Amino acid sequence: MNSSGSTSGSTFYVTTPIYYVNDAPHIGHAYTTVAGDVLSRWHRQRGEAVWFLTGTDEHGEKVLRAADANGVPPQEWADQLVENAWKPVWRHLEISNDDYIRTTENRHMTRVQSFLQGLHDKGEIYEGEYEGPYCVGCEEFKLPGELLDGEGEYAGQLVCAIHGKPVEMLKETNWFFRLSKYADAILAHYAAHPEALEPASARNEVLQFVRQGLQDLSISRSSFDWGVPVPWDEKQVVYVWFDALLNYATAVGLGDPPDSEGGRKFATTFPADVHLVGKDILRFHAVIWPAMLMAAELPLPGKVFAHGWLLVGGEKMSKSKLTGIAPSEITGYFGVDAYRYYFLRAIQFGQDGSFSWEDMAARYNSELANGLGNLVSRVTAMTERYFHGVLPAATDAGDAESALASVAASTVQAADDAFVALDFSAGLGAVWDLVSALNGYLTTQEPWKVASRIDSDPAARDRVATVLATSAEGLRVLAVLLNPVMPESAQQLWGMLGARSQLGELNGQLVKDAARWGQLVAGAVLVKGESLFPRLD
RNA sequence: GGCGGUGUAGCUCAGUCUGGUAGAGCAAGCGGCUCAUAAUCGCUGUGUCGCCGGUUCAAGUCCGGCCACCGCUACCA
Repeated sequence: MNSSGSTSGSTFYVTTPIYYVNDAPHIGHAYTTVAGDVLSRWHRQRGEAVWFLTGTDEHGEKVLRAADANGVPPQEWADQLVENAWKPVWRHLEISNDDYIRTTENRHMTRVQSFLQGLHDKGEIYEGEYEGPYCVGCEEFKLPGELLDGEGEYAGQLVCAIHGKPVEMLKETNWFFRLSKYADAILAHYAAHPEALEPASARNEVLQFVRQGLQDLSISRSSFDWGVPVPWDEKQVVYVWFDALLNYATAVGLGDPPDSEGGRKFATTFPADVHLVGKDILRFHAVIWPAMLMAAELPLPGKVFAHGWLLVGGEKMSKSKLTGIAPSEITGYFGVDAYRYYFLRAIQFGQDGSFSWEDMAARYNSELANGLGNLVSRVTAMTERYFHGVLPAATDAGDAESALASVAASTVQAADDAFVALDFSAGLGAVWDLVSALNGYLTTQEPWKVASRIDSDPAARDRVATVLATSAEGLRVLAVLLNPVMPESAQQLWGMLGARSQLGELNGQLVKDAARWGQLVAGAVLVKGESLFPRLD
């Protein structure tokens, strides 16, 4: 990694998993996507070229069945879900993805096929037999974890959890990827690049698993046909995970000629700097995906980061049970920005965390309404009252003012370090240190007292002017630092400060310049406007 | 069973790698202030750091054992 954090080329490339199109988007999906969005926006705010990818996984037997059950072709089924369920949620949450990959897109399928053909040509893929427990009722192979011990007449046998009937061991001729030969290389990779798999707890789990040795992976299926056809064996389709993982490469031009548009995109973008994943799919990303890339002699991702589960009422949100909460249920009450803020602030990224309405309401009121929102009100209201909304000059700056400038500088540094390290909670904590410092500064300086002499005493006028100009300058820094997390509110604040006409667009303010004091100059027109975060009682 | 994680103030958690008189935020109480969104600022924490034992001058922090809860244990996303 270079100093800008990018693994290669010039683009900082962030991905979310591609979500299974059949799922209803819930706060678990949104957690990952919002984190990716904030990370992407943060790096953009650093002036870096960023590419942020999300999308949907649309192949596999379950999509086919759901489509059949609804009496529509699977492609139409997927189209509806993408347009009516997935994309609207991301628009609603202000997700700034640069692309949206669907595994049913031609650009994806053709590139998967040529990738697979390449591995086949290199001898990385061979024909073999997959043997596993098969349920005739379900017409599918089962996983050991899906089976139950039989009772009664089936005692001693394993039975299908759905049908309660014994499963039979069935063989299927499949194509296999030589995953096993990459175990040592994967271990060596993570030994040399521990930062490529975080947090450490996730890395330990994966390393322990790989040390036990890896089996080759069956990467095709012949029992159904909703998938990418294996190019040299049209009776089989590619195993959904093999298909899905490749989205990170196909979306940016995998395999295109170097002088083509896709080839140039690939060269400047791939591999990903950060793959964000839930810990349920860690193994696929931390083991199978790197092995696939090694087999194809492609560079490995800079980082796979496994975040924790969102627990609701102490329980993991389930994809099959109906415990998933839709983001709109929460944003409808707290707003989109508070939603984006809450999950990143309240939960240590990488650990499990609980969502509760009570906790969210408490944080909203104390941190957003009382802390930040009220601070903005104080500064804008006093500027309107004492200076008719026109920002005065800080002509009387002394120790208190330089102390504040230095808090701002350390805040910017701490926040940048934390966000780049994906420690969103610590990053926001650092930003709130500045919020507190500003509230404390106002209380200590008591400009409302000094203001009583403002018309008769030029020194008093200078003091009040200095306090308000300094506070406004602090708010400018906050607007920049909060823009990646709460873009709507930050824009609103930028507008209230009258900063746009002086400093240009908020998106153009670089993190590294944010702490430079005195950028807002006298004459900016401040407007009190609507409360940023009205108290909720 | 094996592997991994978690267990610290009423609540949410930091601190454990690099042992040295127990921390933050929230909530609560008291005081200040009144510009502001009944907001803000200051002060107030005697908690068996899950349990037992060991090492050490000294252990939340290292070692051994145990308990509770959670996750993973491979080809469903």
